[in-house]
Amino acid sequence: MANASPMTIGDLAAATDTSVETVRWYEKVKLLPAPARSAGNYRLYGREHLRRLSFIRRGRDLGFTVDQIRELLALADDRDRSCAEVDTIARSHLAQVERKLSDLTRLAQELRDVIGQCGCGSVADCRIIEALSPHGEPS
Amino acid sequence: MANASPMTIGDLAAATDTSVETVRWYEKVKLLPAPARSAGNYRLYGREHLRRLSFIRRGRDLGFTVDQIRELLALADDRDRSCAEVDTIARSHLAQVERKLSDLTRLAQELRDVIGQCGCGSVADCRIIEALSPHGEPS
DNA sequence: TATGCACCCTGTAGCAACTACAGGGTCAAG
DNA sequence: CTTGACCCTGTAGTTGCTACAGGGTGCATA
Repeated sequence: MANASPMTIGDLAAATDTSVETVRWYEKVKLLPAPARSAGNYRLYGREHLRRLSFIRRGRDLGFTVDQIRELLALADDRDRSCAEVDTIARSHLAQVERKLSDLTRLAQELRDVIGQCGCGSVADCRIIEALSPHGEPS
Repeated sequence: MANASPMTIGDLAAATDTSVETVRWYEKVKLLPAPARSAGNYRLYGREHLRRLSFIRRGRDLGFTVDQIRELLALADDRDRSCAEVDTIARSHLAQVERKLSDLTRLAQELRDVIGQCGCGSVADCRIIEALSPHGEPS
């Protein structure tokens, strides 16, 4: 723990598996506070920035939108507040994910059906094209 | 079948469950050919446009990208060609869908785990926030 | 000391696939 | 002849970045 650490943007990016451009973009959209600057105008980050960016990245990995993460960060900063709002955000996100999951499941099955019918003859009697065409209409 | 039909853009949009703006956008990106115009400069569509737009919408519903649909349309127009290319596009799309499906399945489970731990006390000991935070670090 | 190279800066444009105006014109009904 | 629903073009916004262009900085090496 000898890490007194002003990190450059490249260090921070590497530490969080983020691209430098993305870090700058998080600053622009105010997910990440603007850090101090060096004499040569380089951004200098500390442990708190690292913590916050890690939070953001983990949230993104879990599929939260940037707006949801903004809310979560605001809630996390207000430690006396009830956790219920956090729970609400997470649950509504889960509901969305589950909706998308069931859509994709149906979709995959439809695709498998369509593909299964392909005898790979000529396009003229391709079942896939036919399945995409308005139902039953020829040429 | 008394439908000799020049449709307006609104009719076409309604018939395919598409927004008028989207129809115009498909024209701009050359998925849909520019139709004839009325005296008052209104777009006039016929049965072929309806057929093509239905194809496009069905493809989009099945999650094909606009580029993939463009390819599929080109293949469908060339009826002597082998159906193998169509099959390839569909299979690679299915593979993508299945990849996304497994990602989302994992994601949903992680979210359920995180949410399950929430006792809904104060944020200070919120498990959800903790799960998002860099591992094990307090405040 | 020069010079190369990796890194940093700002700002803008692009991606997918639309959506949402603003600021007009057209057309049929009443 | 006016109202209202529709249509036109063109541009900007959405999400979450990514990819430059055209510079400046900082450190090591010759």
